[in-house]
Amino acid sequence: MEVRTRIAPSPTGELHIGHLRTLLYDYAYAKKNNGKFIVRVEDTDRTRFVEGSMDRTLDVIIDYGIMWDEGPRIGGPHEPYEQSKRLGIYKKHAEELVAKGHGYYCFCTPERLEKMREEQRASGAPKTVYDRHCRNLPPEEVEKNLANKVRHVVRLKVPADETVVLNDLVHGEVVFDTNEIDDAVLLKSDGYPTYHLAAMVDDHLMEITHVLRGIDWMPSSPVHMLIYKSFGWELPVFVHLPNLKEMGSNQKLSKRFGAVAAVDFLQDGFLAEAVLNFLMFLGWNPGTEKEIYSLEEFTNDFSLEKLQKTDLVAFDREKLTWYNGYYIRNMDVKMLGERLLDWAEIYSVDLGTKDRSPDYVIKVLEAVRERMKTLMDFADITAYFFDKPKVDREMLIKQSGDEGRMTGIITSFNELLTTVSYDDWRKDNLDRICHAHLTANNYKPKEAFMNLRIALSGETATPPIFDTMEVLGRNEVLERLRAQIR
RNA sequence: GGCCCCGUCGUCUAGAGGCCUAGGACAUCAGGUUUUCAUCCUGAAGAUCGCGGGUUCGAAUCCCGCCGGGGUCACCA
Repeated sequence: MEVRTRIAPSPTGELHIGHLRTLLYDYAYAKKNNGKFIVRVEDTDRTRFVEGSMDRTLDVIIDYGIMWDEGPRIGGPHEPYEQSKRLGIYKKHAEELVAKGHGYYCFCTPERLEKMREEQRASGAPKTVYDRHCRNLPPEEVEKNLANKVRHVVRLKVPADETVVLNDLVHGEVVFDTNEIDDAVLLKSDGYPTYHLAAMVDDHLMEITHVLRGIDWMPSSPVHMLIYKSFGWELPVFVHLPNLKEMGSNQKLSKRFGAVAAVDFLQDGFLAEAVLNFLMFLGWNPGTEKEIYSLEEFTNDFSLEKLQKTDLVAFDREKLTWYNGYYIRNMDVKMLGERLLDWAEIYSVDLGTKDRSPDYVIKVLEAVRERMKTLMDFADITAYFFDKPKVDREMLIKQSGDEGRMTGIITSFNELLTTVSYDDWRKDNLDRICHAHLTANNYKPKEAFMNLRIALSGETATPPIFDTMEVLGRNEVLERLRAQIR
């Protein structure tokens, strides 16, 4: 049987990074088994709908380098893939359940429900449950209400004294007592289905074989299994994944600590492949010591058996940052340059590169990349490559003890460098010549090179001085040195 | 509170009864390379495997109890 997985985002906001982790696993499992990965839009809550969020969610999935096999924009054999366009299907199924005796119409008003819950809480009940008031309404009354178009929902008629066994692939058998299960609403009074109905009907119709989801869904899984059973359908495999939490607490991810939406990480200058690589290990590992994984390698090695059983996993932003730096350091530098420029363009980030050519940007990048943790760092550490630096004279003089000595060093290096031709202006060459000059004049390397560094960049921390000189170019270097000779 | 899930270094994790004097990675610290910063290399510290009982010649690995953490109890997903 073909493996078919799905991710079901709802257009109520931006795609959450945790949802992207689930998506990644869904995708990998489908690909690994030559199956299909489906995106389905769960837009059944009209009150929380956020304009444009679905488009942004689909865009960001693509930005992370993942494409679905069936779903919105591209369609497929089970279209439409937007639940709001499938209302008739859910209504038909809800009615089928009622006809079969597994569901019933409920005319209770929200007010009555709220009052009921309040009373239950007041009386110290262990939990609030629907009192099943409408379960045994006389058929005539139901007919009358229906004819009079009284607002109503359809509820699941949960059987008494039964046992429902969830066979979770990572957690094993989980047994639920049906006496603990509420008569969940399946069809809302506005005609829209709830998640329970819509997701199960669609999972069945779309032939989903494996449902990967957050462990927070586990408590409602008996309702889902009961729905499947009521229709007489074959159950998919359920896999509940650990949720993500913020480091140092047991709280869910929060904007207080950084990005939370998938798109925000990209915007903050994280590379998609680094984020993905980091996400892969939040609940999974290959059982080897390999931890640098491309998406392709991941889809090859991914297996459900290696999923982590724990219920909460810390989202270590420092490790994400390390991954990002690793990818920045190890990617082809031309590629990285293109990515940097594209990124700045897309997110309107001012890199301070003025109108310099991409080639120049790449040269700068090559010199500074190992100092970058995110793309965002570029502008901060490269300003002097694009603009004349502001040199702090005090700081400069301090390197040599007094102004006379400092000026002497800079003057002599200026004279020396004037003799180097444009053709010979390469770091290896500059290195050789300058070191010879150093010994010939008895200058201390540290003081001399710090003088040059500060004069050229205004900074005390830069790439190796000859790398910097090569990138800056002959004219610029000589100009900057002369600016310090007074 | 009821129900359900989970519990190995600070963090992500390896570990499926003897390979464990519990391994790797991030973070931390120290040394090395070096003209600065960073990278890189080497090393150190860091987990009595939540606790307590069993079972066994032998348990992080199996069983029981406890404790701790989390999830969930909506006409939200």
